[in-house]
Amino acid sequence: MRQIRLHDTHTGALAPLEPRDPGRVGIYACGPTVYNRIHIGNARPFVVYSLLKRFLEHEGYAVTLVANITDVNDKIYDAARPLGVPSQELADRMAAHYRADTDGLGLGRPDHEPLASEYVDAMVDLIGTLIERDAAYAVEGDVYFRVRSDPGYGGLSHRLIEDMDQGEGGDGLSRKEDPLDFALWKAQKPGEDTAWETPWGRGRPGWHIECSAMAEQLLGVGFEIHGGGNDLTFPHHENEAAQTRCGRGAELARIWMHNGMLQLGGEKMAKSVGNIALLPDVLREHGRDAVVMLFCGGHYRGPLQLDDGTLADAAARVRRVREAGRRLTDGASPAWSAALKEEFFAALAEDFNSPRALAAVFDWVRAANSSPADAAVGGADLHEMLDVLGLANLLEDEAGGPPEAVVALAEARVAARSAKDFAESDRLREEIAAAGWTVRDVAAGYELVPA
RNA sequence: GGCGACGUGGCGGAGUGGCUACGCAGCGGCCUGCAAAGCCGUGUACCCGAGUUCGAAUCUCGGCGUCGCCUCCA
Repeated sequence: MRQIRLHDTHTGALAPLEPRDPGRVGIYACGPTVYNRIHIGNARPFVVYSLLKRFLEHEGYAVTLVANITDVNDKIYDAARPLGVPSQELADRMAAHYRADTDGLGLGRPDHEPLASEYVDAMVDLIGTLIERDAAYAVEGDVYFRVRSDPGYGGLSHRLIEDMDQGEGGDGLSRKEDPLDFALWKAQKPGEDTAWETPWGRGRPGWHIECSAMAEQLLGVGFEIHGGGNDLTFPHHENEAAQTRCGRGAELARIWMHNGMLQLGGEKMAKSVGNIALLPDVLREHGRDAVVMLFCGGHYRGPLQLDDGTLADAAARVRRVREAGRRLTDGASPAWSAALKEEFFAALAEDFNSPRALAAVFDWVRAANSSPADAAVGGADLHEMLDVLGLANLLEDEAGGPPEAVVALAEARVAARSAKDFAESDRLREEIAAAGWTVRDVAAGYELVPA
């Protein structure tokens, strides 16, 4: 098995992937809080971890990908209230949108998509243990995590407790022993319509404990990869790590991966900046191929420019691959392919360097295009590479050939050309174009491709 | 202010102490009746300053700039 290395936020270095159980890899990727439609920025982790799973499977691992859906959260209450609908109803509706929108990416579903509301028992259990171990305390129906009880706290995000801004504010401040402490459980407040009974009162879970509990339930403590956007490193992942460390006496995950933010106009895409683009809108305008190609074009850890220009670039790359695919035959690839295929997978093995892998794809395309016209080039290797990136469909024939009428026009054009009636030939080409097709003159006669 | 990341050719975006990233766009050529697609060629790219080195865009230090996070708020 090829050695795979991934960047671990905790150590700040590349770490070899060494599964807890040989041959098996668990990935937990923090998903969205469903209080509105997701924007294209939210799609990046979905794509990154879906593709990482494909790569690991290609390398022979049995992979379980868990991407949670946070459906109990302050933001949901805040969004539901003005709409006059129960918060759970809003969450359900937005979760359905989320599934439909991400389905549009054509990358399948994660193996598990747990809803926080369905794992409250596990959260209550973990909180109970934390209280028993003096890592947490209940106050007036709230439960807080005692940050200073965890010597490892701050390690993931490389922050010193002493450096942390002793921020004011927060209505829980007066009940906390220490301003650093964060909520594991929150007593139900007026206007909050979802709550569960617990030994310390009626209420609902804090955000961080949700992920600790769901990840543990589905993957067990000490699984391989925990991922999410780099804006979640602190406090969310720091707190998640602390909860499991103190409650279970073991690290939740071996490697903490963080993907970079999408940039729109040089800034993080966020509602507060007013620069959001909804995922379904982008998919409709540019197509899922372009979106996936764009995401693959930048390293997952870095920021990535997303705008009409970069999407158009990505669409052009898609066309180039698809164009090359038209000339390929089924079956094994030529000898020259092996080295490029190796480059491709080696790039992914080294911190999932998809842009470098993509460079190998385009080198492959150029080699194939350069092959003598009479030499059939088998597309098997290219298909294998693109499949890992979720782009194998580029090699498949577009649905449906040209309509009869267009074929007739093309035939008429052949006749016109052989009669050297180029005016008529050009007129027919325009007519074909108006019908949505491009006619090309090739050695064998002509070729019709969708415009 | 603190912590972290980053500043690469027109644009996007990799990478390495000395050797072509890749793609898009542009320019020249081949092919074509003309195109399209493809192929070939082409751009004195690495924020600024100093240092280390035979040699740095790649290492070190300083500066400037950008981005993310800074605790119930992705």
